[in-house]
Amino acid sequence: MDDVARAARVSKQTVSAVINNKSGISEKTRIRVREIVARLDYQPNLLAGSLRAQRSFTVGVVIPSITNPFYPELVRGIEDEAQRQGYSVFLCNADENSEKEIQYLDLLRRHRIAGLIAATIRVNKAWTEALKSLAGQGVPVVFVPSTHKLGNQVVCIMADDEEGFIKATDHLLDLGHERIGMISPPVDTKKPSPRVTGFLKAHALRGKKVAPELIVPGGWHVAEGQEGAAQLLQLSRPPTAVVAPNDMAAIGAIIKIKERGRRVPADIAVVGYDNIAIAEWYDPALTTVDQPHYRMGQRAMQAVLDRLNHPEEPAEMIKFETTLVVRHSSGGRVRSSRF
Amino acid sequence: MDDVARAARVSKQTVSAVINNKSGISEKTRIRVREIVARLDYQPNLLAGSLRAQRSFTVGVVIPSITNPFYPELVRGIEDEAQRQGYSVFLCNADENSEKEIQYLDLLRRHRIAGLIAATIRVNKAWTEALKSLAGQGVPVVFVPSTHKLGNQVVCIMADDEEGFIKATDHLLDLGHERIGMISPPVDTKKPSPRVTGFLKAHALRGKKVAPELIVPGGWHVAEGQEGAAQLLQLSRPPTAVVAPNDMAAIGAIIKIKERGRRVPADIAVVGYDNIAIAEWYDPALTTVDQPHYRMGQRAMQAVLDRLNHPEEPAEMIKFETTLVVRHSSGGRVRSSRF
DNA sequence: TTGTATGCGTTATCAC
DNA sequence: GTGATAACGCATACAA
Repeated sequence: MDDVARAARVSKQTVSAVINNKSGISEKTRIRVREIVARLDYQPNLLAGSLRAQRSFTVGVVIPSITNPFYPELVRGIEDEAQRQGYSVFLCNADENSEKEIQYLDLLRRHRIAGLIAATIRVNKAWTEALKSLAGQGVPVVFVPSTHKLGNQVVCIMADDEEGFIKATDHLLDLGHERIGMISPPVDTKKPSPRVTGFLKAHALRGKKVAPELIVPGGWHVAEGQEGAAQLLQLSRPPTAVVAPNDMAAIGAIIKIKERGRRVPADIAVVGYDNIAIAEWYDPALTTVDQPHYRMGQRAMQAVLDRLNHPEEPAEMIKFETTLVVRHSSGGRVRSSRF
Repeated sequence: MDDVARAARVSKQTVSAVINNKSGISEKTRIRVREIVARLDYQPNLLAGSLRAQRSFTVGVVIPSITNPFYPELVRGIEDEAQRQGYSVFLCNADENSEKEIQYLDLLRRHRIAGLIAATIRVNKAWTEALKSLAGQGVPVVFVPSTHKLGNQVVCIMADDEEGFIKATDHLLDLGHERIGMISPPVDTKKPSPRVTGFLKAHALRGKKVAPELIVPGGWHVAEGQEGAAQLLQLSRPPTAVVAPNDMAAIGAIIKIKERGRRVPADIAVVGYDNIAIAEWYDPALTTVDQPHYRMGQRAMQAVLDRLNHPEEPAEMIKFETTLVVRHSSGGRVRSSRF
């Protein structure tokens, strides 16, 4: 900066003012300084700036997996909104490792980020505490996609999963299925997942009961979808339709069903959740429930800024609607035929 | 830090020494300080530390797309290696936008990162200059996956694409295909892609010529695979096999071929490139050429540290071998039958 | 083994 | 409008 100031025959403070578009600098000086900055290819040191100004324009984002396509799509929403607002994103991939999540949370804190958007594979004590602690220090914290509320300092953004699974299950019930299996999310010792309660509720609303053997343990990955489907297929009376906890698991289920010589959807219908990109391209194309990832990401970033500007207001909880997307894997009516 | 020092009844410098594991502190003091640090939940300010020490333990990574699964798998290799070495990763997704790439390059520079690992959709002047400029300033820069050499200050890491496409094409020739179509990568005005030259070389090595209409323009996305396949299918003599520039495009090709009522691989065989995760799960499972993403990522991070420790040595060029992975889409012999 | 002073590259608060 | 000066939180050299 000194070099620039000297070359432009002004003081450091003037250079700083020009760079930060402050008022009180003559147009002539402004232009000259900008010219020198460009010529010398001067890049201001953000570390020094943030240190002095006691604020940064970087928000931290922690996601559990960069490999599950759900998160990249969320991140795009965050990034686009961040850029629009002049912020940049420090993205951290915890690789489905709770320890790494905490490490990254600490790292971001040491980086004095302006705000945090965090997702997790498993809500545990350490993670909850870390988030609340940050929020308590006045750093805007957003939990997305949230499974539940987290005090009144942490903004929670979630899709209405229960409603989403009611839609998915209703779709299959409407198609006449009587025995529908469900592969559940990873079993949480605490309360039941809204994905499972949605599945049950859809049945209950029609006065139907779900045989307990029709709900099998699963997870978010293809392999767990395969295992879940295998378990459902070896029932004495296998279901004629399967609801998966997400699209990855749905793909696993389809693989296993085909492997066992059954057809999808002719013999067994499958419905996923999330509507990741590959859902449209898979064969059969996945019937699924769209979670508005991109918009959720955008909203998360907006929430960070909202809290930055209004730190006193209690953190809100934002719930997004989901949409059933009927394609081929459910055998339902489809909007456009492909194969 | 002052708070900690006061609570531990020592000076700031002692606290600093304890945190950075410097020698010259009594075990007793060390333990006491650590205790206070934990109790006060003190997180050192990395901005201040890096500013003072004139070096940081953060490396920047710029990728063109977070949605194309190839990059996430590369990033995992980078991250794992970084963590092992005590570094953290500032990940930036340029979203296939050349302008954003430059913006992120500048941002990382302002952040005074310890090193840079960059990928790009399109090598253009601005990008090349930005990389060289950074490298010229002594910042370790790694270009991965590289399309070509970039001066002797920038480390280049690449898979042997030409060799890879020879393998893919050989595989189809071995299966007896006489007319093989190729969907090319995005057409670069400069030199031809090694992916195309590999395709041609495989033919030439057997004394075969490729009819010009068999090479159609394409790109990295599903949609471009669909378009490419459509163009090949409407030839008066369509090919019996198709080589795609990557797995995403291969999936697009398969979708289009099925849409036109042909079967894969019975009527038309398809081979992809990259071996992204979905290749294994798609139906038909993709025959493809494995690029060792993870290892390439690891190596990239190692290269950053190598250059950090030996700035004088000229930047190396590292080429990785590829592996043909035979699955179902090519109709070749397969290792394990699934459906 | 510990304390004190200086400076890293900025921004902010003053006078001029 | 502009120029000096302090301070941000830490690491380092040096003195004690």
